[in-house]
Amino acid sequence: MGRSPCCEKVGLKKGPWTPEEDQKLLAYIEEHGHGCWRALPAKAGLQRCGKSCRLRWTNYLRPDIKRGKFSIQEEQTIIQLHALLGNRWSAIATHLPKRTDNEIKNYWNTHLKKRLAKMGIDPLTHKPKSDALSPAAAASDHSKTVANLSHIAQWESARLEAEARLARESKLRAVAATATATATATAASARTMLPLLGHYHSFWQVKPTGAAGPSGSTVDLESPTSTLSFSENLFPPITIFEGSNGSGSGSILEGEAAEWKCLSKQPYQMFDTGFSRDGTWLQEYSSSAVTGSSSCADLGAGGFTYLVLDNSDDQNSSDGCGDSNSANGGSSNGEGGENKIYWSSILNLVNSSSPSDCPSVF
DNA sequence: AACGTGATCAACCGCTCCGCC
DNA sequence: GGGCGGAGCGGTTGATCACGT
Repeated sequence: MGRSPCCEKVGLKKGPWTPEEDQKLLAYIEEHGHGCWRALPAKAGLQRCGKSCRLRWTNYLRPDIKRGKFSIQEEQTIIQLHALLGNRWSAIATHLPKRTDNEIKNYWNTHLKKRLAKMGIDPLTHKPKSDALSPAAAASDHSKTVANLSHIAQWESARLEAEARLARESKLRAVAATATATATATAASARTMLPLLGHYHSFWQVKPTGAAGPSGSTVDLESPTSTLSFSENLFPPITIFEGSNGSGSGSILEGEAAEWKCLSKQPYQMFDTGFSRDGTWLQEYSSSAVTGSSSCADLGAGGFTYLVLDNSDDQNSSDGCGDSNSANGGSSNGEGGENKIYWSSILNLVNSSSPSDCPSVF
């Protein structure tokens, strides 16, 4: 026996809303509030079911809805929160002001999920797909898996802890937004984000899809315990990877077909994320990372993992994002318009002061 | 111009949760 | 405690558009 439909009444209109219907709904809610959704359509003179009205209001007509393209910061937040919360769109939406869960869900399904998949990251687990590794890397997959398994409980603890924080602390949104949107995150905010970001910490220590590193490369998944022991080790050593296309220049940080170098020799400046789409900021990052000349004073006390997702959506362009990067000569200098930077990981270090912090990836 | 294909997103469907009686 | 109804959530659909052939 099937469930009875939400609208028993036949003859109720379905499908796209007309401007007239929108106007009726808007006018009624502005004057009376929505009250009981089920009773609203009749009162508002709409041939719709209450559910449809509620959906139309929450997803479209509400005055505090921001429409249009998602910003880089919003993308970052979605990805990071998705790593934490999974497909709990409404929970994610609470941390993205003026965005609806439906919009976030759609954006994830149509943009971000594909982007992650293209990078060799499982959108469900936010971990690299094992089948995307090179044979040599795949050979070490077992040990990595074992290593991963040994830490799953810890990761889950971190995840649950962070989730509890999310539930308890509405202010996290501001913290997360600050942490991801600016380069001036405080140590406290970084600490708040660590359980989540540690998840990506795990990822960034794994050779990415199509990486051109030496065969036999192994990945030393260091214990994430440090991310949990905040009191003793507030900012655990984190490994920085710089991705390039192998040309030694250009410094494309991109998930696919990139050669990755460990750069975690010393603290690096956390760069402002207000970068232009021509990739200028990344050049700056690269330069500083290689020379180690960045101003560590800018670090403050903070150190946290930072993921930057390029906002470019020119996937069809000849030099667009994704797998075309490996063949574009490494030019990320923005010449020719859209950049080619797709993903990067900027890991801001405090405690890591020795090259030995680098795992034996290469 | 016609057609096919893929992307996008508003809207729907069915389920769960929760409060009330 | 159990039934009921409303609200909310997440998965999915389908209309529309853009683009390529």
